[in-house]
Amino acid sequence: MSDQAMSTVLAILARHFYVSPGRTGVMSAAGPAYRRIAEDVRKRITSGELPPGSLLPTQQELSDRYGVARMTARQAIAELENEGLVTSQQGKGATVRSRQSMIYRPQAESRPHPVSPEMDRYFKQIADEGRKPSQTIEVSLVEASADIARRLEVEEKSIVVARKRVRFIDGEPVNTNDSHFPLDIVTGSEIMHPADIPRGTNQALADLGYPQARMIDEYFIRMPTPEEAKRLSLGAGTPIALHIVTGYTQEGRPVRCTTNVLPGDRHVIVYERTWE
Amino acid sequence: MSDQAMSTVLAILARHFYVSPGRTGVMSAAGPAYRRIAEDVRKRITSGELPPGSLLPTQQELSDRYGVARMTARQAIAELENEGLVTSQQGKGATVRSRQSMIYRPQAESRPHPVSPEMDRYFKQIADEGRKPSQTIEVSLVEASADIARRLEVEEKSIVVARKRVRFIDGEPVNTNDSHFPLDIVTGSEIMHPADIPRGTNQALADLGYPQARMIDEYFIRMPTPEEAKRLSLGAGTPIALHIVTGYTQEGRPVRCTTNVLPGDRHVIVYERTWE
DNA sequence: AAGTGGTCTAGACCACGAT
DNA sequence: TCGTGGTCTAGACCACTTA
Repeated sequence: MSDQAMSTVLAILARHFYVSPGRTGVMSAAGPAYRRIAEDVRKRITSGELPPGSLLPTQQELSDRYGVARMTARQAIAELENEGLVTSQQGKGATVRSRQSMIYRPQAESRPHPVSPEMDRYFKQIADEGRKPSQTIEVSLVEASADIARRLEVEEKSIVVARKRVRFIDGEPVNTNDSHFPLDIVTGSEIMHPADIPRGTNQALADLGYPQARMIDEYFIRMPTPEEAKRLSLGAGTPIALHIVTGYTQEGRPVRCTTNVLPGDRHVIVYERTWE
Repeated sequence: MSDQAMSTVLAILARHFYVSPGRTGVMSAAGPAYRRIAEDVRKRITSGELPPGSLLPTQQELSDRYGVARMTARQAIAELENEGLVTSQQGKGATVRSRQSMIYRPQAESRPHPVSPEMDRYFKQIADEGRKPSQTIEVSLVEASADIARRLEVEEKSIVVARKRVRFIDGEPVNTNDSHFPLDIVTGSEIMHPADIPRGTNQALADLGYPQARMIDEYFIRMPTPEEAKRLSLGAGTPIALHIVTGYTQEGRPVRCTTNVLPGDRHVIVYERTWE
């Protein structure tokens, strides 16, 4: 029997039984080899044996250890990557991902400070300590996409003002914030200048005679498009929340539609509700 | 030169140039082959040429078409799967995923009906038409996990009441809803019976003398654990939102902590805000 | 230079779905 | 039965990081 044929036979056996010739670990019984290897490593991560930041076994070590080809060991690591548990880098190895999230609080626009003592405590538990925020701003005239047009109640492909921001903390991109306004109400105003507006665009909009009385928040949870991944330097296995805010005047006219892209590994979204 | 060596040479060339011997398509220039193939197919999907539900080219077709090994074509499809764009099934092929979402409205607990005309319109645009909801309920005494214990302000591993539900629409699992209560306040009450409480557990809690005055909503966006994926029949490339609600009495005592798992491909989360 | 992960191949067999 | 995707191998070369 040739080596090739022999190893094929062994592979078939390994798919149904797990024999451990002098190896120390115990592998779960069911499923393909790569999945069982992934499960083993996953357990070592969630149990804390492999803490965030630590190096995983190399692909070579795993393939020796479990008696599989490197490609199979690689597939196990890939599964963990797609779950967002680990990241790997050429030349370095795979490391357990650590996630520290900033608090994303949409209500901060209308409630600068937490209302209830519970919320206050929450903020003390998770504080942004000494991290330096920065942002880029870019203003342009664009054709309204179908999503924007429907929410602003304008014709698709009509011209609207887009004010696009990327927010950074300590130089790392954290999220994007793209606001869209009907052309007629912001033309010539400061909103069209690509500079920070310290009092906020909502206040600027109010000063123009369009105060927002109501808002609708929508959240879509999905994987990023390649463009979004690039803009935010997202690794594989990082989902995002697409947060769309539509602001209406008291009369019911939509005057603002903002789309925020929030990488899941960098945010926790928080709302506070009081019973009415 | 052996066939093996020859194809290795061709592979190296293909990595740097794209030559199309009698083929019709145009491939993008940069990156590894599998990524360029994925990009081509992705464009055909987003452009509408491959509508939701339609079959993708088979792995064999792609490998012929682009002159790569089937494993490489396979990797391209895998990339699209991890983006949540397609699903593939053994024996059938890969199909473009279609996503229709139900509206998830946390505020429905306190605001059964939309407050503003804008919201009303929103609901008319996306209505659940003739879909049949059902659920399973399971009540048990469990040790509080660290996450639950912290929010309910009890000792970790102390005993709490867990009321676990899986909600279905037309027989398909849609989301899970696991409520946790301090043992002492619900012992012997109807909350411990695994049956539906038509007026809601919040009202039942109020009737026990613990009306909730405030709530904190938290959302974590991540890929599902294998257990969550199994419980909700999630395919690869489907992220989830973990929605945690903590309810407090007027005095500030936490009396309820609910964790909801919301698959991203089945929900859009909606809030309504009015300016104060 | 050595070691790591990234990509790719040619070929094999299995599991599943349609015919 | 046939065609599909799913898994796996043994080996190759590239790209990157570290020493």
